[in-house]
Amino acid sequence: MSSYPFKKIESKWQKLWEERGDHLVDMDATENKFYCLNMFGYPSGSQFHIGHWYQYGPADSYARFLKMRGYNVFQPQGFDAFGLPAENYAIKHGVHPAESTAKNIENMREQLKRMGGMYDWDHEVNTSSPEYYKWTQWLFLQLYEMGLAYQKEAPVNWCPSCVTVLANEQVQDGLCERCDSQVTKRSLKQWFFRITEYAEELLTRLDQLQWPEKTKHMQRNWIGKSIGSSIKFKIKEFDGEIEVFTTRADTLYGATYFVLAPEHHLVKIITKPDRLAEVTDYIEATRKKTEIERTSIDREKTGVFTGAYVINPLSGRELPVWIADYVIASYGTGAIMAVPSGDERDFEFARKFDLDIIEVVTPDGIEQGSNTCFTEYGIVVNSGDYNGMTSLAAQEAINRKLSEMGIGGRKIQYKLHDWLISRQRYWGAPIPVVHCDKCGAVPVPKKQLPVLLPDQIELKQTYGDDISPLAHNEEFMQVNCPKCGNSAQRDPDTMDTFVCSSWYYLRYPHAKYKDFAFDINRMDWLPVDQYIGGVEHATMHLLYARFITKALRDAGLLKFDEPFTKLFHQGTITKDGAKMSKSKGNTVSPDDFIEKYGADTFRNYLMFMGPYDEGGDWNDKGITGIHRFLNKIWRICHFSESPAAKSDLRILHQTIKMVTGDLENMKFNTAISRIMELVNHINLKETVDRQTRRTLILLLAPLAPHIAEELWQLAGNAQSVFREKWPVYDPKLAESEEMKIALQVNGKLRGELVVDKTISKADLTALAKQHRNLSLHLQGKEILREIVVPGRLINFVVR
RNA sequence: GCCGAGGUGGUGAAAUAGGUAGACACAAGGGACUUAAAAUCCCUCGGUUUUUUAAACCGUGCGGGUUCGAUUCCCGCCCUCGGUACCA
Repeated sequence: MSSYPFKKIESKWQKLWEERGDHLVDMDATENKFYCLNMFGYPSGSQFHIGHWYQYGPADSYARFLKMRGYNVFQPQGFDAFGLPAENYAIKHGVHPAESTAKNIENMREQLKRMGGMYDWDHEVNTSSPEYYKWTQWLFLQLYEMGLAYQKEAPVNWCPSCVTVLANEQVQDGLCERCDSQVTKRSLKQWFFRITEYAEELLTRLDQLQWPEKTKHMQRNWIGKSIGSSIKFKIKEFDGEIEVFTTRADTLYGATYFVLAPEHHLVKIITKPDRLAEVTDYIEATRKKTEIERTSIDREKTGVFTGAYVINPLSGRELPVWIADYVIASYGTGAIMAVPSGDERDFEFARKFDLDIIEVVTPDGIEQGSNTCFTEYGIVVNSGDYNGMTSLAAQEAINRKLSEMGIGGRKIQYKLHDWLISRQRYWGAPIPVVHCDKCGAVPVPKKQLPVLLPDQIELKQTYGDDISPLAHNEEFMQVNCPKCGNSAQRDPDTMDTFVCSSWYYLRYPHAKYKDFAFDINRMDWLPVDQYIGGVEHATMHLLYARFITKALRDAGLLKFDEPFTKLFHQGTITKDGAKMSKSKGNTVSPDDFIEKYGADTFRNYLMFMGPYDEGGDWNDKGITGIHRFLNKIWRICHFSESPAAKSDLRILHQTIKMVTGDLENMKFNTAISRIMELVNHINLKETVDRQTRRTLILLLAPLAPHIAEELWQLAGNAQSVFREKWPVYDPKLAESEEMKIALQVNGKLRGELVVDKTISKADLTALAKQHRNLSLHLQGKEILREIVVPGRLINFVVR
């Protein structure tokens, strides 16, 4: 295929843009500011894959479009450079993570330039640089001061392959989000961020965000608010009580037994001596299970009796206390009152272990017999004073009673857990805390930041005792306590990389600012106007960044509530309908195609394949269509000039209208097809008028920046096409004097008519009746109705 | 299981305040130009039928419904893809 000289053109303009500083943003001009942010990437050593191109290419086209529309667009790039892959690479190949990361960043930056991205590299951010992680550590201390960072011993998710703990959000289907290993539970003392403090605001503020509904929905579910009751049960023959959470206080009289999670702290205290061996065995067996085994839904229920009893506060009934792993330690209080007649799981358990079943809610107030399970709301029975009430009324009444008795009442419970941020790995920001025998955990004074990550480190897959690599670095670990001055130890863990990425959007506008994480006197660029990235971060990064924003707002440092005003998720590019993956061997290497067709063609094919939020299916042949299209543009821009006919202007202005609307909504696929129609029209004519050519180049510019710049220059323009104004369509010119009317009989198409736009309804009807084919269908029929849809169709209803 | 999104030609897809289904492109077939190829240009391209210069019937996952008219709205299914997973 012979082509326009794309290689020459693309390298020419990439060089020129950089030399002239075309992509550097005047940060003082904030009146038309538009902060357009792409989720930054992990610096990988390999070449850009399709996913990178698909995230960054169309997003860049959107940014360029906005720039031409008169916005001062700030589109920075940076690198989420801390993290496991570099460390694992170091273990395997002996290359220090700092070294491989620096090399990878270099590689990635080059590829982003080769794509033709309009990035302001003066604001690059690298989360692994001390200048950056100093402020990540500052963030930790800030949260610590606010009581939002705390340390606790808790059963946490442990990935044996990554040799580290994981946040709840990083466990998917019981597997490690990163390496797919089965996650187990371990009890460790770890640092947490108190994201639950913000659960309610994180939930309610979602309503105001211009985010995809799907994503908001996922966050809502993840936060998992449920309204119910807290109830304290006295333990029989023991000085103490156990609290439970339930959404069904109306079934309290139906509680016939009680279950604690195996990890519940009271289990070992209340278990009767004769049951202790069995209970201990069960706990041990549970601990050994993976998350997958524990949560598999069709597993038969197991459990053991502790020998202890609690007292139902309203009925006075004694309830045997069991432990069972169907109750999760980490939700609610880790204990439940079990109501077999109102809960499928309790019902199943009661059946298996022959526990009592008492019917307390019925559909209509009539008892069905005691061996059924009815989980819906209804009329309460067998419940003392509450008989005859609806479920809702009973809940309210019982809540009131529990409050009066001082043992419970209404309670709101969230599924969201506090964010576990400690990681037992080397390549991350050290947690700025010193552990002193005398003073306990002491935060490093902010003035002493950064706590530098030591260069000298021996990295191994395991250390036998499963602790952090840094713990083995004496020089790093040994420090004097900032409080008492005695010798103490540093915290050997580093922070989850999601902490680094939770605030990076704040750093970009002030990437080189030395005095603080960001310049609080120059915050006009924030928050982010448009954020673009994958949906896989819905309940991780996007939730964390929202939380950190709110915390910093409450610290008085930010004046806005949400980091990302608008959010867009690009879809996934598939191959033969399947997700691309190395293991399936169905990956497409962009490099071969860029070599053959150029970056402009490649970017445009990705945009043309389908809607940006849905992705598309890659086809090796399909890209030729786009390449032909760009070649055709190259050719028609060299056509001889001729004056524009009225019909030419109409098509031109219709194109402007459609393309503008499509790009506003990131509908790149239809925008391109509109331009194709214009191009096909010009191509047919074999001449082009000056205005059409000029406009065509402008419309093309955001989509195919290199070829557009070249054509713009060839057309005799001295300055960059991206300094030009986006064309505006003229409604009068876009309009046609004629219209095509569909002719129908009983809703079936029988012909069409081209008429003048000003035609009257009567004339149109008369004209339609003369139409040959239509008249045949009207023959011998009685016309009952004539439906005229202006500009569209006329439908005769006949009998 | 529950929640969400989606099922349209050989393929990627357009079009939904209900109004000519398949724009644009790929693939395929035929033709022009050429010694030949590439490139370019033109034509055909959802299915079936017929009296084939044209028309009729069917067709947007399946089955119903509302309507003059349904890819679009309503009800009931089936399938695919995401999210979630004993959440009390």
